[in-house]
Amino acid sequence: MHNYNFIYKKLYEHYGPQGWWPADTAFEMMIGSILVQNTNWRNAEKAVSRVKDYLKPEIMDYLPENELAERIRPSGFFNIKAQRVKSFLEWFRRYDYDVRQVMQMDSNYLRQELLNIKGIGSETADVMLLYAFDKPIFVTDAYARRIFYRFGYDMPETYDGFRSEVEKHMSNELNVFQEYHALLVEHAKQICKKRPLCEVCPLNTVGEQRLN
DNA sequence: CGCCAGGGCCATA
DNA sequence: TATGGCCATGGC
Repeated sequence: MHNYNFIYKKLYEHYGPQGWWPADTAFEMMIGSILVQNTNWRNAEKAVSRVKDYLKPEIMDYLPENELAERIRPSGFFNIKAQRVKSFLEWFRRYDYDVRQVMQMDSNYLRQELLNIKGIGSETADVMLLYAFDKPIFVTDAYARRIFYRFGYDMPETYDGFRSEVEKHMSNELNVFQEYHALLVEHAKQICKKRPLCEVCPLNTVGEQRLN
């Protein structure tokens, strides 16, 4: 009763490779992950494009918070997000803004480091780990929960419990986890519009047991 | 016009 | 631990 691999394959066959995260550098990816919080990607992307001249940590660190906020306005919550970007930079500075240095850290330790930054919660931390620091982990966001729940999975209550449960049954491949999260997000957009059951849903053959 | 999107913090009970 | 309010833009 844990064919997470099977669901992955069905989604992949149907939607194809998603190519997440769309960013030129790891730093850009991490900025994007903060700007996209509770916001659609179009708005976040627009905000990222408005700080294109500042997409190096040592440069953005010198940009005053109020100017940063003004630039990222399209992403919404711009004052709070400017603040969050600043606290992230403050942390990143302690590692010389060096992605490769940070990547050497143990996955769990690094995750805790990120969670200690004000404005970075479990989901933002996980996508950073997955797409910027190349850590093969499963992102257990609301979408993943919703989709698995629909298929009757008996899921652990806690965020970490669910995460390790899925990871236990998956091969530890970075690319697979990167695609899986993207595919679940893509699929979530589709199924919500097609209640109660979508006839072209690639997961229909899995056997949906619960709704909601 | 209202709704919500690739969240997270904080106050309250 | 678990809700509820708050932050705010742009597309539909």
